[in-house]
Amino acid sequence: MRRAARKRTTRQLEEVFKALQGDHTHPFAHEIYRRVHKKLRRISLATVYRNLHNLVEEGKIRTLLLDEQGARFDPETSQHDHFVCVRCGRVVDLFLRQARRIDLSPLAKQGYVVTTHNLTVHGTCQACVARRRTSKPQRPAARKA
Amino acid sequence: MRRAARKRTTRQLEEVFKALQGDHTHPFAHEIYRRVHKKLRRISLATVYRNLHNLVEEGKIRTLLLDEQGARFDPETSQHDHFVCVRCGRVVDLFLRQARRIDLSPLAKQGYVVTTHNLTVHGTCQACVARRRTSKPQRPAARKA
DNA sequence: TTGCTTGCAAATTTTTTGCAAAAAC
DNA sequence: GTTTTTGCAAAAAATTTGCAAGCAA
Repeated sequence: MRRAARKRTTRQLEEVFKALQGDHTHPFAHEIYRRVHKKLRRISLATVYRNLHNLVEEGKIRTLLLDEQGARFDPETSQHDHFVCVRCGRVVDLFLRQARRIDLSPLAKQGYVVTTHNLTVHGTCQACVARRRTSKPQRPAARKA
Repeated sequence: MRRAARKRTTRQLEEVFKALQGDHTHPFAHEIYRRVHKKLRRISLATVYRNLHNLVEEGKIRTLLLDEQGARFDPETSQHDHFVCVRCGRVVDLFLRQARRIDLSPLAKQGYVVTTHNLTVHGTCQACVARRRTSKPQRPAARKA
């Protein structure tokens, strides 16, 4: 069943949105809840989820499904890709520009209507490469695509 | 904690693997369970999950995280991309070849070690475009990346 | 026999939902 | 004042885990 469009602006919605502004860490819902909860002590996790979905539907933020850790949220709505460190879990925005050319017109010719596409790169980030020999993974290694 | 490497071959493992061979539908774990369960009536879903993970670790199959429906499994381990129909949920293998050029050397220069990358295209498949005006979505529309 | 793997059931984790009360307009 | 949104608690859905018993080597 389709979620009805949001009709009112609430303090909860505003704080959820603000919690993501300028953020480049691609947090999970519970982290966003943690941040908003500092401002609005009575807010519930359910409300955070509902408002995250509202914002996604309005195109103000994006949902990222990058690994088995669950959904992350991204205030950056322009076209860009992501790097996920399989060791520490960090997600970095990638702006590959000329290094990336994906021509989806072959799909259009076959009758597909393309709405979005996304590229995710998995590997080890600089920091984790540096400490590779000495320490253990910071999180369960992703068993991945 | 790291999962210990598999050491024995069981009927359950073999059937899970066989259930995926030649399959292009990218099934979820419960569908694989359903198939294997026809052969091995006593197998449990937990065993299917454990063996799917074993096969992924051995590189015999791949896990696909394409949308919020959860993990799918793919016996095709060669480099390829995926199209996900947001209307019916169908997943199609894409072999974009020349239409796709992704140069990840800029990442290497920045110190990242890249292990894998994947491209997912979302949109509407031919069949769903055809019935677009008349029918409703076959599944909840993905609120997506 | 030895010890890895299974089946079962319970536990986890993440996200969603029903409903009365509170807030927005 | 009316309708939407919230908070809470419970439900759902997907996946994982403990453990005794079963099976592979």
